[in-house]
Amino acid sequence: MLTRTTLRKTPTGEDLARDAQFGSRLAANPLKGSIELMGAPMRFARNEEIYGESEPADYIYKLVGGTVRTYRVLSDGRRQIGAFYLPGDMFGLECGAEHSFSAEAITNATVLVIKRSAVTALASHDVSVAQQLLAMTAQELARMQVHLMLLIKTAQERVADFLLEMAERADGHNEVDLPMSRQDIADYLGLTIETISRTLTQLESSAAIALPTSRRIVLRNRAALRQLNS
Amino acid sequence: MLTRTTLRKTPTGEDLARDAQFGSRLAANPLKGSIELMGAPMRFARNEEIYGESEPADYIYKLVGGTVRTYRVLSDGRRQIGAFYLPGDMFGLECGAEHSFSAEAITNATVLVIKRSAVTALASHDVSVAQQLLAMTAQELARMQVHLMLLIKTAQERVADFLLEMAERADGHNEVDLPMSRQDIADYLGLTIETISRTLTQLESSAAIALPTSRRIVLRNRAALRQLNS
DNA sequence: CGACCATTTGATATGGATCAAGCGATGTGG
DNA sequence: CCACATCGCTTGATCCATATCAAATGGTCG
Repeated sequence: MLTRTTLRKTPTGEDLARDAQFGSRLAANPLKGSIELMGAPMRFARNEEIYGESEPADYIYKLVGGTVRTYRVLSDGRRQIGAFYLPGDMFGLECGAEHSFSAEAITNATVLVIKRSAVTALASHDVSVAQQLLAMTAQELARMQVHLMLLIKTAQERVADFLLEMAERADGHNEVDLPMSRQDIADYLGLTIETISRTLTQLESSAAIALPTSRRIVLRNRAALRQLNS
Repeated sequence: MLTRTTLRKTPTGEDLARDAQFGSRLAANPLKGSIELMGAPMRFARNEEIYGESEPADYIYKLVGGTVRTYRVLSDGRRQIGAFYLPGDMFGLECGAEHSFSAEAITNATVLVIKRSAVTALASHDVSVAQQLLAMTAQELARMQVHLMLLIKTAQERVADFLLEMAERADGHNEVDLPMSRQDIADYLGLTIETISRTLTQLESSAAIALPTSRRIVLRNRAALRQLNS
């Protein structure tokens, strides 16, 4: 299905300019001081694997630019996307000793790669680092809980929820540029691409959204969308 | 739907004998030393609320005897059960400042109630406590991930998974006594009671399980059940 | 321009929900 | 101790939301 390229170990120089727009988000993150200074920046191409499910979880990651998905596949190929990560987000916490999900770049992405052992060592000295680590894991848990609630809703509710969430995270405005494909959305929401597509056109017909292009979504009536989320 | 009784503040003396069988599980838990010594034992009757979604999360809980469910309801009444807890499990970690789920006793239950502030205070001195707190949260996260994967499977797969999980946790043998109703199972698996019931009878017909009574399940063919879990 | 890939749209199929009885166990009051 | 109400579970009949199968459209890149 998906093309898997091999892992590039060294940062390359391309589209740094495009990523620069996200720099401002860095300041907002809790682990701003010590931890991220330890990170080596690394670049991943579109659809490139960042880590694989069941690889040892030796690193944690902070996304600087681009978009990342984590996912898990059942033996028969069904894929569940666990989360989408945007610049400023940390990921790779979702694990014990091994990663339980895989991570891939959805767009070209720049990531700070941080040695887990270094963080835990730091945490054992610095209480605030330990607290931040806990807070991040708890936040991940909270995200998961919301996701769980999504999966018992109807298709309309899931899609509406998804659009509102993305608009929220992509910084509040009414126009969202989705970095991910319909297939990604479908695998996140537990639906099929056809259902995603149909639901979006329904929402467009009911004037809740507009679709200037397939990836660009304008929220025309947030209240209507919210009403769908029981 | 469910009867909500008021919260009993003081431990009562009944069925302590019945709970005693679970005592052996205590030793296996990571937070065995300092933390649980701080806990005040408390008893809850069947269907009694332990805490409510959106109450301040001032306590964490360790189940000593009985069974507990955590859940969340959508405005229209759909309920999603987040987890079942058995003796030895900790719960109430699934939160920021407020609980994001509610918790109720499924059977009469005995719970150690531990002040969160005390734990975090302890964690700031004792690194190992902080680590255990993180580990428990991470485990909760892992449980959630497995649950998420469940919800994209077919009814048969969900039910089979559930039975295997319960058998595993209720200490490995082939005969399981389910403490929860069909409705609880349904709301955990994102199905209806009718589908749960039908699926169980299917599994019985195919000789994968036996149903001596509706709450007692015998795993006759674990391999067959596992095969259903892609 | 032509090939390819993502998306949309249409027609049909189906798994699980919903609606509706029936049944068996448990408990309660007479 | 029995009649009867209640509750949890099972079973049957039908419906419907979403999946599946199939084709058309549109956008992108060489």
